[in-house]
Amino acid sequence: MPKDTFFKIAEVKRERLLRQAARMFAEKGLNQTDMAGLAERAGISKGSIYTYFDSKESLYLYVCRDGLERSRKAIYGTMDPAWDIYRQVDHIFRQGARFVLDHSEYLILYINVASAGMERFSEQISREVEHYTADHLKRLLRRDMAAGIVRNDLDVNMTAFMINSLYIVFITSLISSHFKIRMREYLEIEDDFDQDRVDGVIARTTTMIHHMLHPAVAAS
Amino acid sequence: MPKDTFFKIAEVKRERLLRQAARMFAEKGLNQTDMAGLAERAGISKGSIYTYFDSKESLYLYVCRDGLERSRKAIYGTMDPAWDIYRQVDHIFRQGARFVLDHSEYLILYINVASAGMERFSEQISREVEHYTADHLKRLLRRDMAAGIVRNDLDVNMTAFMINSLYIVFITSLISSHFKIRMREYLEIEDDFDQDRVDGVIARTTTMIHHMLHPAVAAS
Amino acid sequence: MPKDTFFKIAEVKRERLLRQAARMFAEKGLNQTDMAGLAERAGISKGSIYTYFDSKESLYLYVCRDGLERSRKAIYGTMDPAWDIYRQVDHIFRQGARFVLDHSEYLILYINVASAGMERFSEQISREVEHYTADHLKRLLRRDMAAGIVRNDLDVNMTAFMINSLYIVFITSLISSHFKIRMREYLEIEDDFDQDRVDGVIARTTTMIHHMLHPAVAAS
Amino acid sequence: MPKDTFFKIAEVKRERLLRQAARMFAEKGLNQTDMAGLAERAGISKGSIYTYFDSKESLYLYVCRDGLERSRKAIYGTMDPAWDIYRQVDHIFRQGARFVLDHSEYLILYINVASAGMERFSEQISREVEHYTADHLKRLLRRDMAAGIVRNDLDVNMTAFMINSLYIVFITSLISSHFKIRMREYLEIEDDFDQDRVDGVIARTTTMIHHMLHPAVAAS
DNA sequence: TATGAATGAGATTTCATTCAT
DNA sequence: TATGAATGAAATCTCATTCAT
Repeated sequence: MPKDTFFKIAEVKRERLLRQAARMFAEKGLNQTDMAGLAERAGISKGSIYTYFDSKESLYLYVCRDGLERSRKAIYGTMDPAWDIYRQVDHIFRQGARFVLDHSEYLILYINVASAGMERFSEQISREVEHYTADHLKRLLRRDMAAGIVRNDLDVNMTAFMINSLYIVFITSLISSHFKIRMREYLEIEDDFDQDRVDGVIARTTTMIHHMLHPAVAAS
Repeated sequence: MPKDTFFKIAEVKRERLLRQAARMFAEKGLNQTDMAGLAERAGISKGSIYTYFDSKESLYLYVCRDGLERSRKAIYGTMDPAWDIYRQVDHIFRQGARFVLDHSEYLILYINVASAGMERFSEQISREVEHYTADHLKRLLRRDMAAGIVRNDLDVNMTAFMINSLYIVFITSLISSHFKIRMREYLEIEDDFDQDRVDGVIARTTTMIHHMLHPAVAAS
Repeated sequence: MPKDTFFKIAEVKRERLLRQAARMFAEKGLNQTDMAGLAERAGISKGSIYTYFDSKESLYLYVCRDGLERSRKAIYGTMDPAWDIYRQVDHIFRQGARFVLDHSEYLILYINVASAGMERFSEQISREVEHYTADHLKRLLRRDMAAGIVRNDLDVNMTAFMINSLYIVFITSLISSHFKIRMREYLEIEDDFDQDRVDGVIARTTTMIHHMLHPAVAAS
Repeated sequence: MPKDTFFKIAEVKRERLLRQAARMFAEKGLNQTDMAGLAERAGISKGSIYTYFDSKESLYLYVCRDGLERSRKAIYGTMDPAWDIYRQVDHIFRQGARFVLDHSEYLILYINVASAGMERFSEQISREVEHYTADHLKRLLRRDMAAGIVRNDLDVNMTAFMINSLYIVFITSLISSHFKIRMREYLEIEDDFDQDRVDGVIARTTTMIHHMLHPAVAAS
């Protein structure tokens, strides 16, 4: 969606624009982000942005796609496909949390696309984003069912849906103002979330997932 | 947060304004909703809204609070406190789904408050909203642990958090453009979501929750 | 300019409205004074004001006229017509200063009528106000010229004009934000204006006037 | 107080905006001047004004300051510092009258700043404006006292204050609706003020000032 | 290719005045 | 006579986008 010129400029410039755009869009939302302010923060002129992108929305769309691509790489790029589902899920939660704490802007963008008035973006982005993850989880479930380490009476689609739901709410709780408050209310946390707490929540969550999926859960 | 005047006008007028405001805010979001348009849809003048509320934001805040109150009543007002946790959770999912399908606007508002640039609202709303549900679920878990129908090795807070997480993603999937697409992708649904499918997903979910919580789940 | 009803209401109510109106108009100016706020400060309803006056402007005009009448009474009502011009001028300065320090609102209204966009008021008020004072000063000058205590080579009109000019700038300096700053700059005053300083300025001014007018000024 | 952009545009455009702004502000006052109307009269778009100034008030403040600067140049720029105080005062009155008759808008702005609700402007403008004139008059008085052409028993500050007071009332009488009426009432003028009359009033005034200040005025 | 001045539609909010009760 | 809810015109300011340089 960017114009050709965007890929001809110096990489640092390109990266700076993308990063600042992601940050501003995440901080203020699409409508409240003004192109003049963005240009200034990116150290270029308003006019230049329009030589790279057709419109603010076009830039927004690209920034979202780019962010989703980055987060996918951060999580799936470091994962060994040979691991069993439990280890992979654990990895997803851990790497996801790490990525989100480093680059909250991308997750915020993802959440915003689920907001009112954003239908035109979700139509373009949502399916391609979710398909990758959905597909991956489903394959994994089937593979490990066959391997006998996942109960074979589970509804694969539904299970994948639930695992990913827990994942989304969990990482969202690390950054969205509302969901952060919500998590604190549930988990009765007063002070800031430190690494230990995050690890604890992840461990508890993956344990529960293990418990749901494993054929011979019994005691634990 | 409304001015006194608001409670002195005819109830139908008050209700019409609240309903139309909820719908417009849900449809377009806070920023894209214009007061002139809202006034017209509510059948009153722009000026009148300002005799009821100090500002657009003040109206937005009240509409959100009011919507959360309505949804709470719809769900918890029809629930027998004597029911065991499984039946109550099932009731929450079913009544929640029903409410959301009838009044999607209120859930959309809830999601929007989690968006970028909405921190000033989440600060005012989130805790009070989440506290009620969190508290309810935790009490229930403790009561039924004591009653021996919930495993007593569970982390109460964490478990409540996960149940509610599944609930939120589920009802959000019924209405948010993005999450609807996501659910279809996971559950491989092509056509519109009908009542049967919704019931099916609820059944599957509550079964899984039962499985997670019940002491003697063992094999199945 | 008020309607008949205005003179049928209780005097305290009438006075309260006039006083609060004078204060608000003086404090904020005509345009920035809002009828709702005024009604509240006067302890009556907006609607009531419109049963007494046709419009905001009509009220403004009456308040100005009323204030000018009050200031005239305060100054000229306590003056013995038999006094010579020097004593009368001294009296005017002293009583003027006293009145203005007690009721700055009325002088502020007078100054505001000289502002941009106030032509429609000055047309109705200015002549009648200035005529009284001008006439009085001119008569006095002529009388005391005949009595031999004012130089008879003076231009009566011009002299009256100058005496009144000095008076206006002086009392305005006691209350207008700008003219107060101006007086401090000229007289090099750092701290607040106390009664002694005011008296000193008056003495200096009337002495100079005496010097200008008296036939045998010479040394003093 | 303008933004940098304002000084980068063509001078004719800049001057046109300043002139029209001064005229509109003088004609209608700050509040009644609308930015759309001003933009139209200045031949530019509303938006452009906001690329030059942060706000209407910021523009107003600059227009006032600019006007005061222009009037200072018109009066003091053409004055020989070697002249004695009487000639300088005469020059000030004559050049002041000329400037004011050519550019009444600037004096009207000056008067308006002394109005109710304009405190925030007088705080910023008044001292710097009055200081220059006050300082000049005081120096002159001291110099010519030493030279023996001004009585040395005069209170310098007070005398400067009175000379400037007469000056302000005089030029204000040439343009403010109210003060024009007042001057006519005092000087009994029916028809329009022509150049001869203005000259006459100036001559009379400066004569009287000479009379007040000169050591050996005695009889006349 | 880069710039930033110019545009003008559009949004929120205010407030004098009316009028049914 | 008193009230205060209702009105809607009007005003300031924002900002995505264009285009001459």
